[in-house]
Amino acid sequence: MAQTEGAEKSGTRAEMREETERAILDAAEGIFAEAGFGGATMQAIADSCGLPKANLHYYFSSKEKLYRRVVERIFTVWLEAADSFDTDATPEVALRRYIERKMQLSRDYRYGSKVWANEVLHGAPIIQDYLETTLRSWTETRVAVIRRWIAQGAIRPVEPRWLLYMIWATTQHYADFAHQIETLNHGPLEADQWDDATETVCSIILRGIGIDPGAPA
Amino acid sequence: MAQTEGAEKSGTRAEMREETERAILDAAEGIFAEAGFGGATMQAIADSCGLPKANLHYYFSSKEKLYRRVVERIFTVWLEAADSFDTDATPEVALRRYIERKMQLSRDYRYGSKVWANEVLHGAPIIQDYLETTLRSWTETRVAVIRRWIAQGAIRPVEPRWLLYMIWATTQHYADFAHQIETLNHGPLEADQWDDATETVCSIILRGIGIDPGAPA
DNA sequence: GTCTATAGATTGATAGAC
DNA sequence: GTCTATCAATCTATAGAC
Repeated sequence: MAQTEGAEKSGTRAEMREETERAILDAAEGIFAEAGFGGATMQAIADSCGLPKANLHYYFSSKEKLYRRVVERIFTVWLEAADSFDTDATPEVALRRYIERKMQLSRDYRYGSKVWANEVLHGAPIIQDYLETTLRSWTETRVAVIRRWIAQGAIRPVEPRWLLYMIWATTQHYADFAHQIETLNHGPLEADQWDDATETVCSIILRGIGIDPGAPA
Repeated sequence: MAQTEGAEKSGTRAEMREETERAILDAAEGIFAEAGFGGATMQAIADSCGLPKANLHYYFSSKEKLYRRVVERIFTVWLEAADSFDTDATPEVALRRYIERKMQLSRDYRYGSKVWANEVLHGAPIIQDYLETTLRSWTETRVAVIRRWIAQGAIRPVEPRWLLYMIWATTQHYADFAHQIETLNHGPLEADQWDDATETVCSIILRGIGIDPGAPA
């Protein structure tokens, strides 16, 4: 019974450690998103999760290692969403599902998206290896699928990369530029605005590549 | 003849001052873009333009004032580009010209776009007033024009804001996420890739809102 | 494992010679 | 106007009591 109990529900030592780590990672994600790596301070992260600054260094040896863990967690979430791009489905189903999932991600994980944007904006000093391995191979498989659709005459001939960039850019814009959007909107987007925006993005892109989209799923 | 001459061409005192200020602003734009406000240091900016750190404080009293000047300069460039959205032209001409200009901006002023993205990402602490005044009124006039097009049956009915966000997101992505794009591309985009990307963005968006686009201008 | 106190390094900003 | 030297504040990281 040497361990301090804190406010969290008690559990095994491993569970408590995991809980504390997650609390720190959540706080760090928010601070890194709003201030960038350079602008964020360990003190601000500590305050955000109600822990002394020294505890952060106990769980994550350095600011850079903590940041790396934050970015890795975000990449994992992104990868799971990326799987919603079903390479066996029709173009309409595959793209619609992927876009809808990406829009949902922008809505639910705004800070994660912002941290990722920040990282790429600054030349990806931490995640360059992910870009060159995981992201590149994911992209190449999808490029191949889109080329097949084009060869089959299912969609108009467009360079697949420009299409993917368009989907990434448009969906992530709703997270990364949320502040600008909310300023122009005089407040956060309502649920029906999110739905309408999602449907508009889907329909413009699908029509744009020659598909006449049916009703949303 | 008390003034030091330096490497620049000599001129009036005012011209020299302007020249030095611009050199500092150029350097600052690059450093702020790559590191963010918090990550950038006056030393790094000074090194980048080959001046002692103290000189930066002589021309711009503080880091924040220098940053503000950088952001203001970028906003001016953005505004000039925004004028290419001709409210008297047909939807096809107006949108195509606007998209082409925005893509050109992403290519020519990558760092400016990155600084802007950084600023909005972090909640626009410096430029909030621009968002609420200039950007908001520009947007409202364009929203009105797009609604008129819809009423005339010239384009499909879509919420004008989502369409504008799509154009902003997609075009700016080529600057803000240039590092990711270049990693996937195994190098910078070639001239013909820029042209193809621009044409693809135009054609998808125009077809997406119900316009059958002709040949590019 | 948790917390206080502090070391060690860096940074924005300024003083003052030239 | 330019530059060197330096101050005062801040930050990452750690030492050491509990």
